Amino acid sequence: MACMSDAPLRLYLVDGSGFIFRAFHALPPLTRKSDGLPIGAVSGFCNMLWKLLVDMKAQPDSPTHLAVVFDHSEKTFRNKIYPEYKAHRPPAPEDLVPQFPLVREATRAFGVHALEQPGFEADDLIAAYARQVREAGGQVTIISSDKDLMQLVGDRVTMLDTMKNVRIGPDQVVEKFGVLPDKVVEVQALCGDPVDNVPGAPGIGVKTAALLINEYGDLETLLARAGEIRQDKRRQILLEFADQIRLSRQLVQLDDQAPLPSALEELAVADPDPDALAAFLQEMELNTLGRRVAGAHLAAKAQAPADQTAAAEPVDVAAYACVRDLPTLDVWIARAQAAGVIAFDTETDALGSATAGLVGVSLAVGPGEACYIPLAHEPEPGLALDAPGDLTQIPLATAIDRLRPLLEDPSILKVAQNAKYDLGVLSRYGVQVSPVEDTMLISYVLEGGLHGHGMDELSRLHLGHSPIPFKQVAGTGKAQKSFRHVALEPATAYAAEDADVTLRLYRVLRPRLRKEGLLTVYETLERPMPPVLAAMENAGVRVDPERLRRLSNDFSVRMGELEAEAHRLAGHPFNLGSPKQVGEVLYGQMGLQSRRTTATGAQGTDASVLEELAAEGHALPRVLLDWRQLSKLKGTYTDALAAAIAPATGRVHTSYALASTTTGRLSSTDPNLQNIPVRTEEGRKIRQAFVAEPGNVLISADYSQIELRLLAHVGDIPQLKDAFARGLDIHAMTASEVFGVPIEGMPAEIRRRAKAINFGIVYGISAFGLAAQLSIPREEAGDYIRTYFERFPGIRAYMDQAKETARRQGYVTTLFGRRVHIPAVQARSQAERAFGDRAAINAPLQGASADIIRRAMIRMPGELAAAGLKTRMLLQVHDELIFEAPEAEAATASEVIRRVMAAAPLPAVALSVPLVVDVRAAANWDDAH
DNA sequence: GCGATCACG
DNA sequence: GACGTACGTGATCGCA
Repeated sequence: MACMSDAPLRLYLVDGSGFIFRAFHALPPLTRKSDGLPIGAVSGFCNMLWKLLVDMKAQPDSPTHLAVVFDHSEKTFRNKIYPEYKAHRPPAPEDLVPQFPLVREATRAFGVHALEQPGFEADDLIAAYARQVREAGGQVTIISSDKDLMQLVGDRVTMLDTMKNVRIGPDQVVEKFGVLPDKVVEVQALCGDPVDNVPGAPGIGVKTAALLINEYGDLETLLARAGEIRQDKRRQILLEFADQIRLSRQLVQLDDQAPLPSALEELAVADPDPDALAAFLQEMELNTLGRRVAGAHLAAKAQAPADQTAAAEPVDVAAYACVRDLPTLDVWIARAQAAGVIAFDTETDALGSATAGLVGVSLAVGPGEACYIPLAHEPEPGLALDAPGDLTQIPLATAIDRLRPLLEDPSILKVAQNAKYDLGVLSRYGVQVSPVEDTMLISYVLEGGLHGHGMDELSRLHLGHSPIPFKQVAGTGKAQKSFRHVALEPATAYAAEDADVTLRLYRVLRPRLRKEGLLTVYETLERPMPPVLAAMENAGVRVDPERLRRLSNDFSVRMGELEAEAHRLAGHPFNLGSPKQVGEVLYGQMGLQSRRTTATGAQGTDASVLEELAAEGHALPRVLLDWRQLSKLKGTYTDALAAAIAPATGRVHTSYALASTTTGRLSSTDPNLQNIPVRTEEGRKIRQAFVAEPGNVLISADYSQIELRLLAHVGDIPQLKDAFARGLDIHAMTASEVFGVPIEGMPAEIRRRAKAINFGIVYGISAFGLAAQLSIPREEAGDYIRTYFERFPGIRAYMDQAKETARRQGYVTTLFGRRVHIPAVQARSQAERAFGDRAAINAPLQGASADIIRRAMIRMPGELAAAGLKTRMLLQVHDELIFEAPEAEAATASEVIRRVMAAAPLPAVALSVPLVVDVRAAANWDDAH
């Protein structure tokens, strides 16, 4: 990063020797594991330097220049004038000697200059650089606590003791030497320094020296007037040792004329080369620091502002064209054809692509070269009279016909941000856009888990540019208007900018896929998804509104009864939907003991708490539980689902998010069809409202225990693999191993516990979590886990390896190469790191499962069509796919589906366990599941 | 806008 | 053995 020429110069000089000796003496004798090389000082040095670099950056006045200064091993000029100087010092400890060159190497690895000069001490170099910066009007900070450097302190020079975190200015110097910095040398000359073997005047210490200097002003005056001193001994010493004192002065006086090994400009602060630094730390086997450094690098990369080349030309929204006639459109289409790679975006009048109407299309053919083609803008109702404006546009059908050849041209690449949306809209207008790339998905592959992948965020991150917010053109809240009613000028700025930014993002991000070894992941797991999901969303699923309405009524009536009962038990009315009021009734009024507090400290009233209270024989908690269940079902499902039926199709069209999870799973919104109730009898009634069209059936196909099977494969656990190969009941098998109970005639409770353990393993088990799940004491849960690890030692190894990988790289990888970044593993707090550890254990399993079902989904439409079937894929629920099939082809379709799903990992990965797929067909989802 | 709660895999 | 605790989601409600 360039530094402004007129910016003030701020130089940090690190006393390297000080760092080394502090590190060496502060740490136990650490050695490199692989060969026993002593590295305690290197380790401490690196940690201190890293901390300094981090702290430094955080400061408002962070330095512009930085260097670490070392003593050179040769004798210095001081030895020439006084051979005994530092002569009494024992040689450096044996295990420190080999570390001196390593420390210099470490300094360079951190991107910092290591300075030394034959014939001079580090302190002289520091003095010389300090002088130069001082004279240039800059500021110097010396990172050291060495008193010999205190003579340099002044207006523009301070010292900083990073270990004790104290600044040393003139006041601190006076405290130490009794004089201001400019007189320190004189005091030192008098009192000498046993550490460096500087003789000084025998019998005179700091106190007396300061007294004398303060009285006489300076050393020469003192020596000249020594005869006046009253105290006999003091007078005699000064007279007798005058030469020795002058010599001492020479020894302690730092040489600020020392030749500089590097010019000041070369010391400009620079970021280290991350690869070189990682290599050095790895070579030294300093893994903890390596992880910390790697984590910081990842974080910095994620926040890195603009790539200079991509952001080269600033975004100018006024320069975009608004295309309103055919000749102009044809010019843009010709430019697009010439470009070969374009970005495009669609504007619509609603959120869901499955129901939204097309309002306009924008194209970008180069950075800054973008246009908007309005197709269905209208005057805002009620405003037509006073602001008619000119809304001449190319008729929608005409424009589509012109654009179709371009959008379907196999030789022209169309880039979109969240392509699924645009493909979904355009396919309803008869355009099958291809080939397509998606900047959102490229970002997801590169940096999933580090940040979101929406266009605004990516633009800020990679282009350093904040696009016009949608709210700015369409308004916000109740006043928000359809894009259809946005005037052409702001619409052009907003829409064309999106295409422009998308193209720029593509140029920045796409090359990284190959460089970072993620091209295959993108091409096989991401890029094919948008058309598949767009088709599923457009298909929607039939939901029986009449059935939902009856359910809703039923729930309402029963909720009313429960509410009345609750009010009677409480003795007064209260809002059952308010956890606060529920808490007041239970814990305040009725005097029950709360057993858990929520994150904010409130007394918890969640289902597990109410269950415990109910089990103690209290009546109200049970009523609350029943009411809550119905309230949830009615509020979140029956009423909301009925409202979500699109009038145009009579079906419910969810929206799948491709880049919202950390693991590669999809998520479903508006409405969420991935959390339709199934666990309770009442809940399943909602599932029964999901039905097939007359003459059709729903087919549900789900992977059986896919994550446990992946654990068996990835962790290479022989017993698990064997059990799956033989088609055994995996939970019963686990139970017999852990509890020593034969599988035959096993009590249901034992199997239930084993099942909970198996789930827990996949989540990165903890005794606390398992205890909560099973309502057993933590100690007992701990015993189960211990036994489990003893029976399946490979699992412990898998977990340790997952954690280690995450800490080292900042991410873990699935079987199919997907990277899941887990920044939490490198957080400050222990708790957060533990969180990251569990995520690191879970992510390869959940992620591989997500990869597998993606592979199946990508192949499915082609395989169904190839089998001559009309069966359509409608929904995905993580390990389950739901299809709608004409009754007559249900059996054939089921077999195609089973085959495609079971073989989905191939040919990329041959699992060492079979994938079992359960397939069922029925008139509604509940019966099919 | 956020926390609590609860629906799913 | 410390840390707070199961992994990953989204919708709704009450309440500031």
